[in-house]
Amino acid sequence: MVNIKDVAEAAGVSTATVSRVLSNKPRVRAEVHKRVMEVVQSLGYRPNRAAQNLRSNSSKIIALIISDIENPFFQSVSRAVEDVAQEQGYSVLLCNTDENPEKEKICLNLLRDENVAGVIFSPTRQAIENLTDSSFLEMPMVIIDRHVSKLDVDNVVIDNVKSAYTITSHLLGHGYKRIAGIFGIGSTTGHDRREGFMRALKDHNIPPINDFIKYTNAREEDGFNTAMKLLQAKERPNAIVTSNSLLASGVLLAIRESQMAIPDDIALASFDDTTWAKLVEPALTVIEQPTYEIGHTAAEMLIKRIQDPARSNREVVLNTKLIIRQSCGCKKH
Amino acid sequence: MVNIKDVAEAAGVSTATVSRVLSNKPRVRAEVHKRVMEVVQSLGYRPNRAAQNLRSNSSKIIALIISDIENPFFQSVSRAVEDVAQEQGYSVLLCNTDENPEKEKICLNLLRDENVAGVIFSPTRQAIENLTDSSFLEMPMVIIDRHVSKLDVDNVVIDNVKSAYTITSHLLGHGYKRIAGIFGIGSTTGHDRREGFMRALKDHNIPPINDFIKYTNAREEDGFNTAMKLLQAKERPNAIVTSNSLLASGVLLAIRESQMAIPDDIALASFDDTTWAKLVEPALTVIEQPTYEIGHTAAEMLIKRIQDPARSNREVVLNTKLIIRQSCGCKKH
DNA sequence: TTTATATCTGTAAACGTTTACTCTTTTCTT
DNA sequence: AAGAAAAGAGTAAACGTTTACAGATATAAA
Repeated sequence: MVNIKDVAEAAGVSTATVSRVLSNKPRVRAEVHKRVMEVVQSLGYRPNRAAQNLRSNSSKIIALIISDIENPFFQSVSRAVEDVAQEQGYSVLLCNTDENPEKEKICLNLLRDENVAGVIFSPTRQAIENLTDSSFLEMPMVIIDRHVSKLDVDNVVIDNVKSAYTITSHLLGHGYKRIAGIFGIGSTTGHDRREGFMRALKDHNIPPINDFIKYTNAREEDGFNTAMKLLQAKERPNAIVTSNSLLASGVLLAIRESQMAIPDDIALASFDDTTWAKLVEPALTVIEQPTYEIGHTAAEMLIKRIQDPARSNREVVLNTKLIIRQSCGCKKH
Repeated sequence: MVNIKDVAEAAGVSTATVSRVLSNKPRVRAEVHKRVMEVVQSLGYRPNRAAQNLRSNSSKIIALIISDIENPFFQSVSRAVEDVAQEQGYSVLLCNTDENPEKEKICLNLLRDENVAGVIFSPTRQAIENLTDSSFLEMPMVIIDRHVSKLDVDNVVIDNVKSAYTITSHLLGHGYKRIAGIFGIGSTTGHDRREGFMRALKDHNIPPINDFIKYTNAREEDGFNTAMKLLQAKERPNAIVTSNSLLASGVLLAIRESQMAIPDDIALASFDDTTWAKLVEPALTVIEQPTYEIGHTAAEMLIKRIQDPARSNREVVLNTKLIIRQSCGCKKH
């Protein structure tokens, strides 16, 4: 592999000059600049990243720590992050944590070892605590999806309370009174959505039914099991809100299994507009999160922070959108 | 940050010894080993990866090059790769190429710059050509999803011809004669699936209808457009096979838009068992690919190759499974 | 006891960059 | 035209590891 020394020799200059040319530093004659660039071209020189990283303590890698790449929410986010990164000459390192605080810690340590330029992170509540008294925050970081106003970090979120309020209210507007909510455990997100759910009930003067308000892992299986229990109860709910698409598909399966009709026997509405929300029948009424935009914004913010670590923190709250289809009881068109 | 020198001093040994202890080399007294490890612990020393990388020319990063992380097929694959990597102390670098040969090249170069330990790659046909006369193959590499028997690389695939033959035959078994196929362009996969499709027609003595055999980009939108054209033709097909889930959802949308009933007006079957295949009604008959297993196998093969570059190449062909639901015309249970 | 061998450990040179410092040359001021 | 300032380029040290080589000590063999 050709190195900077080879280039320097071939161009008849010192390695310092080559380095200056390559990093577009001033103080180098136009003629020399050109000559060096030509040699770089003809030799096909590409700088050794490890050496650069070692010397200057920073890589061109940004990390994305998410709980599960198989969650459609994060797919779109990661796609956006990738796009921005590629555009700006960064690569993306991926970490799944499965909402497991232990894994989160391992991951953060690893990223520090790798000297990543920055981190985009969707932490568990646990991790948010840990973050405070660790040195991880020395890495440029932007936190997505989860709310961390107390921490001194950049943050990209949606208004979960409001969104949950909106979708719950919509359901209540149809007259459902026995309404259940299934929320993801362990994240601030699930917590906030429950909050919005409760407020909507209150504002509509519907007394909440404790047995109908569930926390569970955010997986299809758990959605299914939780919903089955709900549906088998003597007094079952006539509407369900779920806090993400994995739960929703679980619930949907449970409803099918129970041979019930949506929305007549039971209405359903969920967070996240996945591919299939419009494909099932009746189509699913959802809160659409601007997933791509979340990733995009986060990546851009991160890169800005990398470039200017002293920059003051921002919290960006993006808007969600209620997409009304038929699972809530609305008619088509 | 504490470095190896600090550890050496604190333990009263040389850096060489510390290094030997940390990499579990022989030739170091048990007592010294213990002492060093204790110091490492108490100082919280973590080796600088950049320095290791520079010195020994290899990182603990494996790269995954795929065309699109939003394709459900790759989600599961990447999840598997991540799992294996994490287990073995590697991290995963992600690259989207959008089936764009230009991007593929940029990506490969970048990975070489980063000194990745190895690459898992799903290349376009174009890239397979380029691979031959480039030096990229010097990186440990395993190619997934796409068939590359001519190249001297590890390869994990399914039998696309056979799988397409199976699902097409199943459809033909229902008596559909006017059967259309929509295949992804640019990959060997789409090509092979078309091949299997054709063979099934031939073996069933059904003359292929040229206008019914389409290549297109593997995106929902293209699936929709292609299907719309197909459905608006005077003599429209009464069954469609699609070569992946993105195309399938596009086709499904087109069928809905055209107010046709599945399977009575038109049957549908596709590759890839996504979340929603079982959620739509009628549920979708599919060829299930062992996506997680593909990723898992690939990652394990890659790590083996990294550890032993001289190892002879293998081609692993994994089995697919026809999952019969109702979109093909079969009855439930 | 002497010599040969095996085991343990240290010294110092790499790996390929970037950059502080220095020296030389050019350009600007007056 | 002289001196000051700016621009251009080189020298060499540093970043934190690994490892070839050599030196030292312990063990075994004669």
